[in-house]
Amino acid sequence: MKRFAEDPSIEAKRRHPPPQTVDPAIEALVNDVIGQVADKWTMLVLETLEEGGVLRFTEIARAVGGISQKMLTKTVRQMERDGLLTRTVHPVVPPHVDYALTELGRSLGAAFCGVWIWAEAHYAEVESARRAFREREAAGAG
Amino acid sequence: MKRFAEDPSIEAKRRHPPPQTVDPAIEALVNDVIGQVADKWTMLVLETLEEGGVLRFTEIARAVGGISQKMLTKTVRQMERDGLLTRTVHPVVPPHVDYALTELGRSLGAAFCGVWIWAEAHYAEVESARRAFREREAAGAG
DNA sequence: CCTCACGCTCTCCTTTCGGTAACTATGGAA
DNA sequence: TTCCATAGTTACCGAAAGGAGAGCGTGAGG
Repeated sequence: MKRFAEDPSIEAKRRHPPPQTVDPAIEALVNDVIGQVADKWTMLVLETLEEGGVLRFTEIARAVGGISQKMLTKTVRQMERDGLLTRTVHPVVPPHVDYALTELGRSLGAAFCGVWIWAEAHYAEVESARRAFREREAAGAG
Repeated sequence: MKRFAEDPSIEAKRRHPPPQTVDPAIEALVNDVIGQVADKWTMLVLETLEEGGVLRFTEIARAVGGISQKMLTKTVRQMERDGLLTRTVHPVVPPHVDYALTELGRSLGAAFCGVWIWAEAHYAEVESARRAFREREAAGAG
């Protein structure tokens, strides 16, 4: 691997010391958790369960919209693994499985709340920024 | 496509009406923005710039850790396009480019703050949930 | 002359994402 | 008997993510 962080010479010639407030090992773990949790489908399922309460597989699918069975299965399995939700199988026929957020999942939902609010408040700005960028690009190319 | 949301019969047999508080078109746009912005590298770069101020390419790379040049280039370009940061090229040799968050970027950083705090507070819980899940899996298989 | 620095870009490669379709089990309905 | 419903699993496929490593341009330092 030729990653930047692995070149000690760069580290050595920092002119100002890095403001290390947290343990780098902890930070790596946090970054890892962020990476796993900052997933589109995870966020969408999380929000769906937050506002829908206990839901079945197809109910989540319908509410999220545009997700395939495969990805929904994978997403809820991962969330179950991470302790964000519980999966309850009722041994009846036809199968009945329902999903509910755990306390951990609800707390993550609350944490993501700010991002939802941001997105609702600023999506128009993002779109206009993209238009402006495209125009600058076109002007630069032409 | 065989997505759940496209089957009207499922829609028809909902026993309780969906609590439609927002325009579905707006919601789709918001989901789109969420999808673009809820990216691992975007979040990491955002946090780096938030606490580092104006930084150069390699400084971001070093601070983020584990990102390849390719992905960093792509991530900052996308963030520039979305109006989250500004990219300033100084025409000197060797090249000098620096990156700074815009107001929009800072506001997104603030919104993500809750997620960072959550991750720092709960990463241990996530890890223990994973261990427990693996054990349950192993017990189920054995 | 050679080398290094920086911020890329490019190619090559593997892994993951994600969709489609077919299949599973099973009790009840037609 | 055949079909249906649910919650998947599996196989197959193309697209995209993402890493490795090389190269580029050019001025300063050796």
